[in-house]
Parts: sequence; structure tokens; C-alpha cells
Amino acid sequence: MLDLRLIRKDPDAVRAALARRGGDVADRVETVLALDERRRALLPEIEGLRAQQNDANQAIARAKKEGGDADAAIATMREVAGRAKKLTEELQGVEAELEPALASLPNLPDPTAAEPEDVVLREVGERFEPSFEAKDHLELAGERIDMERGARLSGARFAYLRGELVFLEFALVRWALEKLRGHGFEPVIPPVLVREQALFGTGFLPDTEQQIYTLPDDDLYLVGTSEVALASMHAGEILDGETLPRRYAGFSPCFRREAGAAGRDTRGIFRVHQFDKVEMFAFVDPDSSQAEHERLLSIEEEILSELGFAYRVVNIAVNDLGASAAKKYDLEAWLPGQGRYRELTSCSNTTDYQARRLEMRYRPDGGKPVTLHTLNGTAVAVGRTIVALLETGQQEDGSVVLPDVLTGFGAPARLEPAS
RNA sequence: GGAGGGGUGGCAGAGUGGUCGAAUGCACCGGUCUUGAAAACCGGAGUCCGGCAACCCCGGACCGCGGGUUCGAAUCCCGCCCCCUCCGCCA
Repeated sequence: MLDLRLIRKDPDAVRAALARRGGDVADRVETVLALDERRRALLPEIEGLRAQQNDANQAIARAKKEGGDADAAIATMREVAGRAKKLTEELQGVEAELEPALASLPNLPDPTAAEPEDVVLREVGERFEPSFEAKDHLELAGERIDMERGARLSGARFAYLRGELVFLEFALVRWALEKLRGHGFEPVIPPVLVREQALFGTGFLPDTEQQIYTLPDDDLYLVGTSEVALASMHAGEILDGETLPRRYAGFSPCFRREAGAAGRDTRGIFRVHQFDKVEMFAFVDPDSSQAEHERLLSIEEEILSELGFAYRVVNIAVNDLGASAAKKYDLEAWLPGQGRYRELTSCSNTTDYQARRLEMRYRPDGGKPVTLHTLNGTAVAVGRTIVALLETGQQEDGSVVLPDVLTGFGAPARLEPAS
């Protein structure tokens, strides 16, 4: 949600910023402004009538108490109340249009967000380009990633993860959580079934409804990322400024319908309907969010580096940003099996967009409440990380060498060739 | 799934149609007293919207949320959400 005050105060700047996202987004600012103007014309009028009502009400109460005649005051009250009601109904009509119009505006992009196309900021590490012909993750995993039976059970894009790969997943998750704890993140296992409000608040609704699984009988939704649940942890709260920044590391399954992705990444578990993820989430004061964004990025780089991946950092173009993001970095790891860089993690600065929708503020020392900023980033998207680990660690005989950092957390040091 | 109880300010807890944004206690902040502290006493303190140059001030709204009844709703009625107790079921 954008700040209505800002739109009112500097509509040109808001229009210009939104225009960077393309489409007709900037035009919708006009609608908001017009409705806001009508609302602001009605408000003082209604409030004046209310004040009259309050006066009359006291007069009635006094008259009744003293045994006097209240009929005249009641007649006035009745008349004023009638006018107030009419105007109030008009106001409600205006607000019923204003609120969705305002909510439909996406966040203002950060001035440094890339335009008009993605910008590769840097490439790090040496790509693994084997002398032999590289296999992809499915060839390397064999039945340990069981797509066929997954499909039989649940349909396309579902898989059984089997045997050693289960221990690999748990090692990845545990390793990531320990690392994040060291960086000040509190581990959290959140609910993955949420109410509409949480999806609206995080900006996924109304924006990406076609990607979201719904449970209509219960009015619940399956989250596509624990970002939704983590952001909502402090919905409606005023946090003590002393407690910022607050950082959480969520571990949860994620569910995505992948509508519109038909035919893309159909092989293996690179793109599936269900996967597990360790997600970082931060609540910070507005002056700190840019630095926090870089901090999340550096943690993600640390993770990819320690897992032995070559990767590149991409500043995502404004027209590819989700509704809530002001700026987003993707980290793309080199996949030898695909011969290209693919997105493994990302991090976004959502500034005050989600915080305003979820009514989350903090109180600076002794001051008035201030809307805070939120950020999110992937620590480990387990499925894709396993894909990258398999393809990067592959040997000529089809076995896979896994990074040392994980063996201490229960991962096998080496995977046998698929039979 | 069945039956019942309840949601009031940071917390506890009054208030069941009228001058209630709301008693009282605790916690908190400031002051008096004190060498200092405690105690005692005095005072202050919520959030949001609008007006205004303004954190002064003025008006309005907020007693879980949304409707309704009424001249008037924290108080009555309806729907929803949440919490608790008992029974059943259950990883």
C-alpha cells in the first residue's frame, strides 16, 4: 500500500515512479486522487454534523436528568442524524472505491532498480564445465528423485525425494538455520495455511492469485513462501524501536500452482508445485532497509559460495518486480547440466509497502509510531539447491561429491551413481 | 463434531441505553518531599482521521471486527473473528 499522503503531496513523483513499471499503473493514480478529493470534501461536513449531534445529545441527556422537556432537542437530533446518515452513506461509497484503487497500486521502485532490463552486477566463482558430458540432476539422482511415482500420486510437478537425498535436505536446512542464527535470525516454523488477509497484506493478492492454491471450503490459502506468514507475525502491532531490527528464519513447505508455466522446466524438481525453503525475513526502521537489503544479499552470496556454486548477482528490472518489491536481487547459480545460470535465491526490499498493508509500526524512543520496513530473502530453496549440488558435484562416473560444510550436519559426503 | 462461557486502555478490572474515551488498581513518565533512593502526595500519559505552519490547539472516530435498532449504543439485536471450559474424535 502506498502512502496516500505522499500521493496527495507529490502526485507527479508517484506517477513518474510508477510509470517505470510500465502498463497503465501510473494512470490509476488519477482515480485515487479524484476519490481522495471527494472523500476529503465529505469528511469535514460529516464531522461538523457529528459535532452538532454530540451537542444535542448532551442537551437531551441534561434535560432528561433534570426532568425538563427534551422534545425540541430530539427533533433537532433526528433531523441532523438523518443528514449525517445520508452523507455517511455517500462517504462509504467513495471509500469502497478508493480502498481497492489504492491497494491495487504497486510499490514505488527504488531509484537504483534496474531499467529497462535486468543488470548483471557480478559473476562470482569458476563455472564447473566438466571435460566429460555433464548430466542433469535427474540423471544423477535416478530414483532418489522419483518423478514418475510422484506424478502417479499427485500429478505432474510432484516428486518423491528418497533415501540419502532426504538427509541431504535436512543437512541443508539445519546448516542454513545455524548460519542464520549466527546472523541474528530467530528460527521459525510458521503455519502454511493462511487467511486471505495475510496474502493481501504481503501484496500477493490482488496480484498473483493464479499462482495460489486455495481451500475454498475453509477460506484458507496455501502459502507460496513463508514470507507470507513471517511478514504477518507482527500484523497490527506497534513494535518497540529498541527491538529492531527483528530477523526471522522461517522453514516451511511452499506451494505454487505454476499456472502459465506449462512446458517450462518440466524435467525434474527445478520447478515443482511443492518444495521446502528456508526464508529470511527482516523488520527494520526505514533508514536501515537499504543496508539490510545488502546484508541479506551478502548472506545469500555467502551461502552459495560455501556450497561451492559459481553464481551471478542480478539487479531485477522494474517491470519484473512483484507488487510489493521496490528492488530485488536474484542470485543465479551455474547449472552444468543446463549449461546456464538459473535463479536459486533472491532478496527483496519491500520498504513500507507490506508494513502499511499489515499495519505494522514501531515506536522510536519516546516518539510517535512510524511505519516500518520489511525485507525478505531466500536462504535455501531446498529443491533447487539439491539440483545445483548434484550437477555441480558430479563426477565422470556419475557419482556426486557433496560439500564438506554439509557433512557435519548429516549429509553424505558422496552420492553413488544412479543405478 | 456437540454444549457452554468470554473478548473494555500496557496489564488487571468496573461499567448492561444518556454529560463514558471510559471508574479503580498495578506498571510507566514528570514533579514535590529526601543527601540520594524508597514510601507518600500531586500531575501526566492511547491510536487514527480532518483543520492548522505546528509534536500547542480545535473537531471527529475508536470498548474484538462488521452491520442493525434508537434522538442517543461499551451497554440491546444479527453476522463474523478470536480465546477459554466440558464431551466426542485424533497425529
